[in-house]
Amino acid sequence: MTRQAGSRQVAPLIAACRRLIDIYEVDGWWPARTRFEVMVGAVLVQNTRWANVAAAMRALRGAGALNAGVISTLDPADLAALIRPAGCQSVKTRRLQAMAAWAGGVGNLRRLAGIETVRLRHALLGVHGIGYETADAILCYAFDRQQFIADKYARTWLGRMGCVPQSVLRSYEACRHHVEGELHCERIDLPALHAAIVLHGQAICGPQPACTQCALRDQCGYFRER
DNA sequence: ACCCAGGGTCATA
DNA sequence: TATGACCATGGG
Repeated sequence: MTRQAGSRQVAPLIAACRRLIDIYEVDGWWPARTRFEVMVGAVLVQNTRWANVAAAMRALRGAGALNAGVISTLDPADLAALIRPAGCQSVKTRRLQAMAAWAGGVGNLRRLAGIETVRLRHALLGVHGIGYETADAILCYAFDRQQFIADKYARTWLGRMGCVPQSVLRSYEACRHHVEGELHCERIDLPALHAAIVLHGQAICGPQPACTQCALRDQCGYFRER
């Protein structure tokens, strides 16, 4: 345990999260105009760089197709052509249309604003193409919920920080549950935390990390791995 | 010519 | 329940 000067102890995980958010100061990290746009981006970005997603989103916007009504009724071949830059066209076309059909069934997505997060998450997970990570991203950035996203970046980082047992890092849900338990009531902005973790992972401690500039290098544990 | 990215589904064992 | 193939584009 680290000690806070002269006062109470703060768990390493909590301190690390606060520090990371402070360093990156992310605001409006997920660019989108509507809830539905966030959902489209969340599907398109699966295993894909954001730059490619942005190109696909521009094509969709240009075609006036960034809404549930158009996407659900568009010819699959046409939709696939529009989202081509994001890769996996046929797969993502199916997922987008399933999602658009679901959103259309809801009517206005604003109606979901009052639903309990756990129930909304369950509903999202029932939609074809939405798994744990995509659901949590949608909860964070489309519905403004405080949800921890236990993606690969997060688990790699948590592992390096050494403040989470290795056993829970293996599965998405185990990790999410653990962190949720540690952070609840801590008033840490989880959407901002995810953005900071991703930026940190991409810019500084990626697969071929160059931690020399890493502001957390003394805590990050990257060098301890060697 | 490889390798990978802000994953999920489906088929096997 | 736990792995692995598969999707497919653009950038390094």
